[in-house]
Amino acid sequence: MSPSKSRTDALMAGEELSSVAQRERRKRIVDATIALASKGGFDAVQMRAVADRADVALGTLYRYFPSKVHLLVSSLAVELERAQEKMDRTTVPGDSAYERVLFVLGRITRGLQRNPHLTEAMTRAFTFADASAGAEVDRVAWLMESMFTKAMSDDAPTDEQKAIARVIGDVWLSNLVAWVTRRATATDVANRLELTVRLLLK
Amino acid sequence: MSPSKSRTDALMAGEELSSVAQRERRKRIVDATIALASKGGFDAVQMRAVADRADVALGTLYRYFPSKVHLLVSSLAVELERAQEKMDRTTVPGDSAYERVLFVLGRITRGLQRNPHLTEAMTRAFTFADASAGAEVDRVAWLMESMFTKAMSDDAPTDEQKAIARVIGDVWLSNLVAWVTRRATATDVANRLELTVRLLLK
DNA sequence: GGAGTTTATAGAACGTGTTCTAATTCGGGC
DNA sequence: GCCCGAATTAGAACACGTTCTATAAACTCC
Repeated sequence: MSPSKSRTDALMAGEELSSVAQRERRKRIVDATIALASKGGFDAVQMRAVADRADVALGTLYRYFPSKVHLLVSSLAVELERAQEKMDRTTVPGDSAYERVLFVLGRITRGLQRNPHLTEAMTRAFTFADASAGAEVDRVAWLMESMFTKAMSDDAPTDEQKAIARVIGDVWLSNLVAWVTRRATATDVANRLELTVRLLLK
Repeated sequence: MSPSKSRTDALMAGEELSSVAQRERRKRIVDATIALASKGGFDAVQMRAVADRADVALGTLYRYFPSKVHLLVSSLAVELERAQEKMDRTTVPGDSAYERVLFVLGRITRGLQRNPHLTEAMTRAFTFADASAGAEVDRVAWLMESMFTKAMSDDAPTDEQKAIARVIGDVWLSNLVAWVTRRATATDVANRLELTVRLLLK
């Protein structure tokens, strides 16, 4: 009983999956999720459809991800990690924190805006998540925060830098949601982010 | 046809309801929503339960509010208006924008935290809202923004003040959500708000 | 006060997230 | 090779948001 439980937890965390087959199943599921979300957004990510496309039974899908929100937030984490890796491989221009943060923000924002449906699906899942998905949400929040602290300086971030990064993350997410729900244009978003970063870092 | 349509729109906006009976129905619905949300949060606000409690048919409920999200966001607007009126009747202490904004923030936040389930229901609906509820969401966003600009100064707000108010609103909401989903304690929230307002207004 | 229109009601019906069941397959230890 | 517990499968079942249908009540205009 106890070993089974710990293995199940590992499924959710996505690390240390016992077998190759399981790692592959998990990847197929996340891929299917991203594909469906890219095509039709949050509503198109239907659990039966994800299971079909990933060639997995519905019950298995739920064994790997206990809810649609867990599934989408975990996929968001995967995507952010990819973005972060890409960012790590590029040298961020600008000789002030202000300029570098704006560069990073602009680049990721434009990246997300290139895939509106996917962005809609993930941001809505993220903000709708309840307590049961706390771990996944925290992971994403941490990825966002570190994305911005890295842009501010190469050294370990100070508390104030962390606070600033968090505020930027909050504003970023809120604007992304406004854009996704068509309450703000891409220009609105860019302006507000610029203004926010200016208030905080200049 | 055309007069009927415009009357239906009025139902959603909540203004100019044709008859007394309709105004009363609408009020019963919002009251039922708030009562159910206060008791069990977002999940407890079930459309059949709201209809029952408001003594209204399910179809009627949907005629007044086209979705659960519309219903909850409209109720949030009602609650924020109440809070705003209360705030208008008290003199906000503090001789800097920083102090006054913090006072307002702290007071409203503590007010919401006194009713965790209601807060959970409303914030989750607000952040989950899709494009179809854009008008209701904008209204709430505007209420929040003006709440903070009023605290900053009695005069008409400058663009910078509006921008600051918006940032504060974003951070406030995000922290409220974190608290509601138990990813942050009340102390965390208070600290982060204090820090944010300090960064922006000091 | 009656015809026509709009609104409300009761309840069935439908879609999708989630859970449950029974049968099957897989993988590791003998 | 065989056994056992765990993982997977197919599919039924259930819950709740939403839509639809048929009927009744309320309102409007003459």
